Amino acid sequence: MKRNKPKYMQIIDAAVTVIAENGYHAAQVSRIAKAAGVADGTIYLYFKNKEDILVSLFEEKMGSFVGELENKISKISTASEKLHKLVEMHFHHLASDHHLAIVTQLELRQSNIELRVRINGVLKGYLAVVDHIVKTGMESGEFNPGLDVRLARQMIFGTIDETVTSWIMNDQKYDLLQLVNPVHQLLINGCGYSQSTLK
Amino acid sequence: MKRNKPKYMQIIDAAVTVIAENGYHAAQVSRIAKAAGVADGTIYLYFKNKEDILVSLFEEKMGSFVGELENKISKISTASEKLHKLVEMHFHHLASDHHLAIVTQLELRQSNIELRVRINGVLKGYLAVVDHIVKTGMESGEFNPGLDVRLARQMIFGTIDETVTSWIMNDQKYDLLQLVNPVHQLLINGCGYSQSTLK
Amino acid sequence: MKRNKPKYMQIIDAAVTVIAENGYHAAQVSRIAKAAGVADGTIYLYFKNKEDILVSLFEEKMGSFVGELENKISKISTASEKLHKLVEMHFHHLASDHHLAIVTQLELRQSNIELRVRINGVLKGYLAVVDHIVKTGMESGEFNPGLDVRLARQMIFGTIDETVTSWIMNDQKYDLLQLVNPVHQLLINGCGYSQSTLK
Amino acid sequence: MKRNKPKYMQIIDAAVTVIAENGYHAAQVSRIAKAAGVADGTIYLYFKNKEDILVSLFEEKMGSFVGELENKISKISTASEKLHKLVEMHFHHLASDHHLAIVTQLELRQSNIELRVRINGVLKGYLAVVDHIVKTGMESGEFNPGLDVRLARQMIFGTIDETVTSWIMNDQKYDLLQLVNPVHQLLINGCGYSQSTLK
DNA sequence: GATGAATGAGAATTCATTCAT
DNA sequence: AATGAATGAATTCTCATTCAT
Repeated sequence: MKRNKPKYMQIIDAAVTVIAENGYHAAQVSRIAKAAGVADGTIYLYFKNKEDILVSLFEEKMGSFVGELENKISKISTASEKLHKLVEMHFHHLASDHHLAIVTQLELRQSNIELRVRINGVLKGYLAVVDHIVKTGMESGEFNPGLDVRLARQMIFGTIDETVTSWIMNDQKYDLLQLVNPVHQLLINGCGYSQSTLK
Repeated sequence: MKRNKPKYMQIIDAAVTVIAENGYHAAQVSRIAKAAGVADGTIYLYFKNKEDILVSLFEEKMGSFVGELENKISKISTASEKLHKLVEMHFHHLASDHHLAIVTQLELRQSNIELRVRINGVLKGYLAVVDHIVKTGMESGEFNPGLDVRLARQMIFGTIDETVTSWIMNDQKYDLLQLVNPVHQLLINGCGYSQSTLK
Repeated sequence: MKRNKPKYMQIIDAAVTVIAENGYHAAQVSRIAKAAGVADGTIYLYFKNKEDILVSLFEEKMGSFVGELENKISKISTASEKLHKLVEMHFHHLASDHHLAIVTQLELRQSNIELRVRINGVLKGYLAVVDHIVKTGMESGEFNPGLDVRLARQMIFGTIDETVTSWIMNDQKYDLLQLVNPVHQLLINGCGYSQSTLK
Repeated sequence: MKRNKPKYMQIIDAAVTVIAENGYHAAQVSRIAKAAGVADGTIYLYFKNKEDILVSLFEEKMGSFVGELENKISKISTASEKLHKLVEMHFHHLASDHHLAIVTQLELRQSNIELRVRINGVLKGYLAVVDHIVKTGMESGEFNPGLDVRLARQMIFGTIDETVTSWIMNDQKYDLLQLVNPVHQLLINGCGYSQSTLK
């Protein structure tokens, strides 16, 4: 397993730092190698090509996060609380690693479309968790059973993602974690029974 | 005024097509020039550099759209209906120009951060419209007066944007306009009184 | 006659200024045109191409100077005094027009070899004056009759030219005219009877 | 040390040939690379840019020459003989490498002013040797003790340089080394006691 | 496994010159 | 004569990737 070899994670971590500090275009392979303390050629013993570093970076950082997410959320019963945990963990994950936040919200999106398709593959796991929460809520009656799951997922992911991106674009000058409750409330409302229905 | 010169719009339109069909990086300036029916050098009479084509393209296409948006929405009285019009116009704008949709949702985001800052400048106008709708709704009692306007805006924009991006990533294989109503409903719910409040 | 048309000299003068202030490579035809207050295309009504501006510039500024030189020097009888006048006029000519001095000593030499051959053509007139002085001195017995005229000319021109170039490279921070006498003395010595001969 | 790497000198030598035969502007980097038997990109492992090749070329070829010059001249006692050696070595150096002569007398001067400042840095060493000779002669009584050292240096360098340039401009059709004695005589005279003083 | 010197494809941009008005 | 918008050829340099050691 690649990831058990020390240089693998060394390169990944160097890539996060170099990309965050210099931007995607200035993140030459040779710079990442230097930051990782390995030779340029060594990179190619662990990664197929430059794009592969990026995808792997996302897979490692996001993959383990999704694992944790699934684990924590499975232990919670209500959809609303699950969603609260999702928002909290998402915000906490990125607020606690500014370099990673910059890379995922800004730099990784400068990649070409082909790469973004692969990144979307990684996102699938995350989105499956969201779908699961939505369905749980619909079944339990917490959410409107008439919801379009895909749209609900897009609202949840779009809202969370946009909130993080705005926070990054504003130089992280406020506390992202303080937005967990209000964002959660917006999403719960969105997924809930429409007002008119209630009347 | 640049945009009164026919070649300016000619180049913009050629750029939309060439970039949508080939991707930003494969869209060589010479290809755009050829598609526009002008010489390579002519591009540089109208645009500072290749990036400037991209930003200008967004400014032109988005700027006029925001103008229309403001106009139409100002004629509507309720926040809910304003928001419905926004979603509808946004989806219609991009659904009716597939090339433009690809460029705005995918290609434009490959630009570097400096460029993205300029793009955000253009987005300001759009977001101001969203803010206006949210405030209108809060004042009229349609929306929860306790809303955080910035968060509400991020939910609205994030949801709409993510919906369009998903549609593009799925090769536009369904009808985006059919999503106007459900998306609108999600957003209205999100901005409305929380269920618990109502009880 | 081209040079009687006002725009001809207007362009020449603009070229001297633009080249002196911006350097040879930044002296685009369009900049010269702008400085001269004419359209780019107008340049080509008076000059065959960009190089032609440079050669013409040198011809005009140097040609008239050589005319004056011949005139003044013909009125002087001794070779030594003629040479003194030459050095004085040369230094005075360039010290009184800093822009021209920069152009002739630095910028004009960045031209390609073909152009430099043409410039040498212009220099012929100047060098003929020098040759004439040397021959006069050899005939009158002021100078060593065994001189190689070509070498004497190269010493005279080389010394004067190097002195002016050094003055320019040192930002013209001393008075060039104060060097007339010592430079003249060096040249007179060089052309005179060798010391050993005298003994 | 760059210059110990074989490719460094390989590229320098290729550059001398290519620039001499084609002129500086026609000497594309790819042509120099081809002549040196390396890839285009390899040039940039050894040189910052195209101009850097030119300056480095001059530094290498002129630097070692100045070293030799200092060495040989230090072993000679009289200023007159030192000067004779200087002229002889200078003429011999360029007469024995026609390509180098063309590059230093013609092509190197097409460089821009910034570059010429760097070239002047290299020339400093040469001019220091000249200054040393002049001072030696003034102290020993061979030269006029009233000489202005800077002017004497300008005469010596200007005369030698102009002589070589003329030789190049005349397609090297005569033997430069035959001019060593007469040029030396001119310079010795120039630096000697003025005739009037002797009377 | 590790190195890092060497490779070479690939594209944006400038600016002298033209010519329809 | 004068204009100035349009032309398009031409070249440096970067950087992901390879492979001999």
